[in-house]
Amino acid sequence: MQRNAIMLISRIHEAAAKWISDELAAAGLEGVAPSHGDVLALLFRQKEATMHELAAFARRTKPTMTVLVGKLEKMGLVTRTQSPLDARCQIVRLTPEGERLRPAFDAISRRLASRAYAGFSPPAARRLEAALAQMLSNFENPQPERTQP
Amino acid sequence: MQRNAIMLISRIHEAAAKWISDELAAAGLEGVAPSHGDVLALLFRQKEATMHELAAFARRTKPTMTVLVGKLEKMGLVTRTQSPLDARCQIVRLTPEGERLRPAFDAISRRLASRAYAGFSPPAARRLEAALAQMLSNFENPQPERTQP
DNA sequence: TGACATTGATTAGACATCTAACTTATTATC
DNA sequence: GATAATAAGTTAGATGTCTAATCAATGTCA
Repeated sequence: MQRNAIMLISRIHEAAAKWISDELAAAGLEGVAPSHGDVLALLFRQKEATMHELAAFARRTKPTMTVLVGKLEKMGLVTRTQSPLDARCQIVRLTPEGERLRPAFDAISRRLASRAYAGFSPPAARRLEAALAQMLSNFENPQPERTQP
Repeated sequence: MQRNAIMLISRIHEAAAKWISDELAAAGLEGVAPSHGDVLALLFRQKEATMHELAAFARRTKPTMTVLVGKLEKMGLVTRTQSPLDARCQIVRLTPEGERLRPAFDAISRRLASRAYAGFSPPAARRLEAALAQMLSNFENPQPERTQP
């Protein structure tokens, strides 16, 4: 039984997060963290979202999302308005300034993939992803699953 | 070009960290985070260490290590004494209470590996680790490296 | 030897994140 | 329809983490 994968995963996670932060700063978004990027990513995709949806998408708690959206609002990238249908819900939308970031985000996303998969053939990339999916399910579902050949 | 690996890695990292925290709490170490575990892991291995060594081993900054060791000291698991050879260095050692945790730590470490690698054959585990090592080096060294077949 | 740089560690201040508790609005139940 | 349960969001307080600045001890070199 090997035992290095979790350490490698932890280091890749940290290296990737730092790389993303640096790229965001280079795109003029200093102080924007990857979690903020997740918020914007959902809004690029579907125009508006509630705090609850954003929290689920970014896999963060609601209090965390309150802080994150508050910061993006202060930066002028999103607005927060009460839903007319359900007065409990806050609807978050991109401002025109926020919308303007889309190309930069897409570019960072492409460069991230290109950096991460450098040196991987397509089959090797698929094998890696299948193995990672298996490992994730090992943590999320108690029972072990199918064996990899 | 695929693009899921970073997301999977991020989720595995978080799931593993939560699993470790829960296991530490179940072992009677509530409030002990994985980083504290890294500190103890080095002390199980080499009896004493400076703040600088601990920070390098846990890949955390020195101010962070000041906080982490401060907490472990407050919990009675380690002591901090000034080095007689170099008055700048703080020498961190396990207390007998800290030493007593070793078996529980070893057990958690074994169970972590067993959980992570459930369903992996030894060759599949090796392939995964090789691929992760490649991806990590993609982030740590600018140039792409060897291609995986 | 003495000025300067380097190194180990801490302090200060900031931020993302969490849990617990709370507020307000909607839904369900009797 | 009134009361209880649920849901969305925020506030409060704590923690791990970082960078920048600082302090104290050691090393370097003219």
